[in-house]
Amino acid sequence: MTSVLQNHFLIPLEDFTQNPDCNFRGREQECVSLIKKCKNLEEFKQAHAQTLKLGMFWSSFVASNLVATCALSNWGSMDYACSIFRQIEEPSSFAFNHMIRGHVKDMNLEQALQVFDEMLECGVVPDNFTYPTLLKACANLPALKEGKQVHGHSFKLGFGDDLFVQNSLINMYGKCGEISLSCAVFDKMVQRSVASWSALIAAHASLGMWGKCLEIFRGMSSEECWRAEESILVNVVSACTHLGALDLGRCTHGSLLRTMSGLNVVVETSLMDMYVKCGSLNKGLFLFQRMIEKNQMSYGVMISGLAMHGQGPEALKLFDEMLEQGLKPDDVAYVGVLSACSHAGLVEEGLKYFGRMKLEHGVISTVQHYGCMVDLLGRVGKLKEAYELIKNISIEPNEVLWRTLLNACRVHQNVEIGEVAARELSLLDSGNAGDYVVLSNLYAQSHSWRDVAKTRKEMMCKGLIQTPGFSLVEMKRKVYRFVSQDVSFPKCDGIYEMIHQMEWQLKFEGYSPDTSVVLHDVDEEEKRRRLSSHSQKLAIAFALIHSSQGSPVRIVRNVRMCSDCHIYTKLISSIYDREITVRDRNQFHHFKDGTCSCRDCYQ
DNA sequence: ATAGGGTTAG
Repeated sequence: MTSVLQNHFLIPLEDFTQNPDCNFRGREQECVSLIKKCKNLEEFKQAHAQTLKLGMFWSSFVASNLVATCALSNWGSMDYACSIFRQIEEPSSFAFNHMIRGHVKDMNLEQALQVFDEMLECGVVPDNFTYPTLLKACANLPALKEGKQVHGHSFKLGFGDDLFVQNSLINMYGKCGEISLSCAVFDKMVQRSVASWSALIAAHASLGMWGKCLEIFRGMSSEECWRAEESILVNVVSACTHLGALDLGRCTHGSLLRTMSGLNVVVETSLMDMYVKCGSLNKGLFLFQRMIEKNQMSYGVMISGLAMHGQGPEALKLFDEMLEQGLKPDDVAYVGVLSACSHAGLVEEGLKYFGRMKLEHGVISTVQHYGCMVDLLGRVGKLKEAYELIKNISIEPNEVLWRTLLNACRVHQNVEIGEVAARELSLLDSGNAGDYVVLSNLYAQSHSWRDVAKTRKEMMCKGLIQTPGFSLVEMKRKVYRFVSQDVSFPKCDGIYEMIHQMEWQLKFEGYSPDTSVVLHDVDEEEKRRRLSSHSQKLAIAFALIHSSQGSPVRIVRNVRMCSDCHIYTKLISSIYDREITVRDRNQFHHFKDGTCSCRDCYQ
């Protein structure tokens, strides 16, 4: 028996073909709105059946919309969409575009590219909607070669000036690691949107080009279209964290508070991390305590933050609290816990946590965890135990582990194990000049001058140069970068005079430069000259000149400071009555009244 | 004739 509905709607197909005006478009529209109303796959199947019953399925407009809805809805299915798509005799670019989008949504990126190939084979001309999605597929693969081809293709078809295409290109090149091409596209744009800036900033952030991030953000702020967006500001906060730019970080915090009605966990955690890593532990703690929703990551950030600032026992207390809250610690939280133990010299606790890690929380030990353990044992002089640990490790030991052991051997003057570590390092052929420096210092301390000479010679023969160390200092919301021996910066006016004055005063405090840390084959005077232009000293001189009396000085470094800079900074903090905070690769040094919070375990 | 680009924490 035929239903009322069918009698009412069913129109013979020939009517449509013979008389396109018999309200055919209207019926197509009705079908499409029926399709778009579907809330789940069940309803969608009914709608699909309806179009078949009504004879409307053979309208490619209707079928394309079935494909579109099924491909893009979260309840949809690409298999289903595909089976409909295959029944369309001459699919339009609209249908192809949605097949591509559907595959990209499901992260079947290669299939997305295949559909594009098919589109070209069928002679369907891509339009301005095709390229953004296609470029997203290239970006997420990532596939630079294909991306470039798509770029060229879109250009040939006249979409070189399309805003959406260009924004997708910035993203694609960024994800493929070709940041200069991202910039090239961006620079050529006549008109830009927030998405253009967002893509460019995110691209630089993902590559760790933090200084550039801030530069671009500044450029954005002076544009008319500028709008503070949460995602952009979080990247800016992250840049501030890495650069140690506390003042700019504070400003960005202000922008967030002004723009957003409330801050979510992600934003709050990034802010917390910024304060902690820029040296303001208390502000970070304050934010943490007031957070309504804390998750695994917020705890992880705070635990490693406390560890970095030398507050081991507090870090462990927080870890216990995390467990009480029913949160599962992950590998990063454990790195924080273990480094807290090592900074505080809590050997027994460290071993206990290391054992619990896998047993209780199923966290697989990574090289970082082993690194903490080697450091923990090495710091208290348990060098043999540390060496055994590396030997019996289940994963391939990397250079960081051997380097940590070598350092510990230098501190505790164990030549025997130190030589083993150095040999392993040279086998790994990392080409790190610092390793030779540490080994030669170890020999120097035990007065094995022939070995010192041999080590230095080996280093020279390999043509190794020490990683250029730099120090960052923020002044009036700008970050200045100092490299050792560098005189080329514009703001260097007065720095050398200041250095001279500082050294004069240091002499009265009994300071004499420790030229043994300079391993270049130059005379004593040249060594002293080089020592006095270490980047940290330049940065301190700059900060003392450009900030008011008594205000704290904050410095961020890429590598550890040398022992001469450490003692120098201690004395400067007392002579000039300044608190000086230096962040290196793994910890903070709070210099105050001639002492340092690291208890001189800086190596 | 329908639609689209960027996007966040250690």
